[in-house]
Amino acid sequence: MPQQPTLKPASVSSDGSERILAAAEALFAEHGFDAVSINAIAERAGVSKANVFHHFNSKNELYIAVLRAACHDAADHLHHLQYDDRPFPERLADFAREHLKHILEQHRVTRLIQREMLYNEPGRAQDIAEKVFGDIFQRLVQTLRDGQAGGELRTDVDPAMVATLLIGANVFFFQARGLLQHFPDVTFTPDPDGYSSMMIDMLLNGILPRTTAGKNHPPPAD
Amino acid sequence: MPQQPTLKPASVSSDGSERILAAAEALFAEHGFDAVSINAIAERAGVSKANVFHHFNSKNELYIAVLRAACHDAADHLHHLQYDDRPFPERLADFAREHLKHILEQHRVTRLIQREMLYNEPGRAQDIAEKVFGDIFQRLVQTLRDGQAGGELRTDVDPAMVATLLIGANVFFFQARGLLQHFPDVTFTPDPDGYSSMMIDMLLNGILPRTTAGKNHPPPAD
DNA sequence: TATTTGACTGACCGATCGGTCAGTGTTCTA
DNA sequence: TAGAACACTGACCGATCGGTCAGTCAAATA
Repeated sequence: MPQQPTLKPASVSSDGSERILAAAEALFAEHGFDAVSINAIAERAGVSKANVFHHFNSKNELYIAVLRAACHDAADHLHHLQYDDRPFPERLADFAREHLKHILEQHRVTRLIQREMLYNEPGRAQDIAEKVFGDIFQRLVQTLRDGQAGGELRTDVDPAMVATLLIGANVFFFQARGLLQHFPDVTFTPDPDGYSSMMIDMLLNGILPRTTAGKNHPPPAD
Repeated sequence: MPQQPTLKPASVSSDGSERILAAAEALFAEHGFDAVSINAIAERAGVSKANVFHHFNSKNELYIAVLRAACHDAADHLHHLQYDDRPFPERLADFAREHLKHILEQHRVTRLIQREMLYNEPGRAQDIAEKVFGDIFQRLVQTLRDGQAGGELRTDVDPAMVATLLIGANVFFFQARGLLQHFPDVTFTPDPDGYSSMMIDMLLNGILPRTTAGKNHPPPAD
């Protein structure tokens, strides 16, 4: 049983393995697995390289521990989001906005998961990323099914498809905003909430002109 | 001036530097820059390691050459797509379908570009990826502007936003299908064309129920 | 034929990689 | 108080990394 630093002063977060995990998370998220050396992690954590191997048996095991901890935190954050019985379009818009805010704030975890999706090497741990990903996905699908049951959503659309579109729009915003902001036509990159609003508006109402006097998307007369 | 193997038999593609480029493209796309060694590239290309440095001054220069060649090919492929004066929804659906087919077929280039978006390190060459990306993006935005001018598309939506949604949906399909296929709700992963159709249907018509007798999305009675 | 040029190679370099190990200091426990 | 348990370190290991270099060989040029 590892010793518990109960007598240590207020430096609760300065526990060795936690500092190593934090340093590793930052470096892995920024540069990727192969580009980060144990030396760099140890240096950033303020410990010796051998100490890293004292807490984690190998570099790969450390990486998996980082991914597990990061996904655990992300799942915690997501579970705080609870949606009541407000109208379906508002619920959906809130979900989109909160989800985008979440992946922007937790950009390290987001990058780690994106890397895991890009490298589908067998030795890695894409099952961990799959857990977090599947969690929010399933939650969104359920919300959409509720909307269909309540008549607030077309019944001839696939809820999983809608969920993929919504989450994909957010993930793509996260990963492409660095490129998109260089395009002259793109003006929404600095405003995630505006992006979410426009995205949800299109998803709800479509982009075809309303031949029936435009009742479905009221003009911006507040 | 490099000698031209005019007298060599039909082995036009067995030129040294081209074999190195091909091997490097495959390995970089699959494993990423840092995980690929010059030795591995040389071995796959069937040449010595020193020969790689004879054709390319450094590993980074080789990587950039790979990215440049890959993006050049991709741009060529894209330029073949020409859309005539068919109805706007069909044009859009074709664009989505062809674009998705393209990134699935050119999966190596797609992965290279996705990596370039993930690693935004200064020494890299995200400007090359930006060129290809911006090319198809601008082309799609122009198509959407034409649709707005012709009254076939809502004028109060941002064309750049629609383009982002459409391309993002395809890119996300590419990168997430490995994860998505493990979700029980998802049934569209093996069928890119079906994915495109559903995506375009939602983008055009929205997901809200049609209160006006459903004229905009006819029931599946053929 | 003599020279040059460029593709190509094996051997080698210093640096760094992931990982090991013997040992030190501290703290909890029998 | 003896010793087990633990966090931690400096020194070290073999392997591999990106990169260099002297030199071989074939073809083009003179």
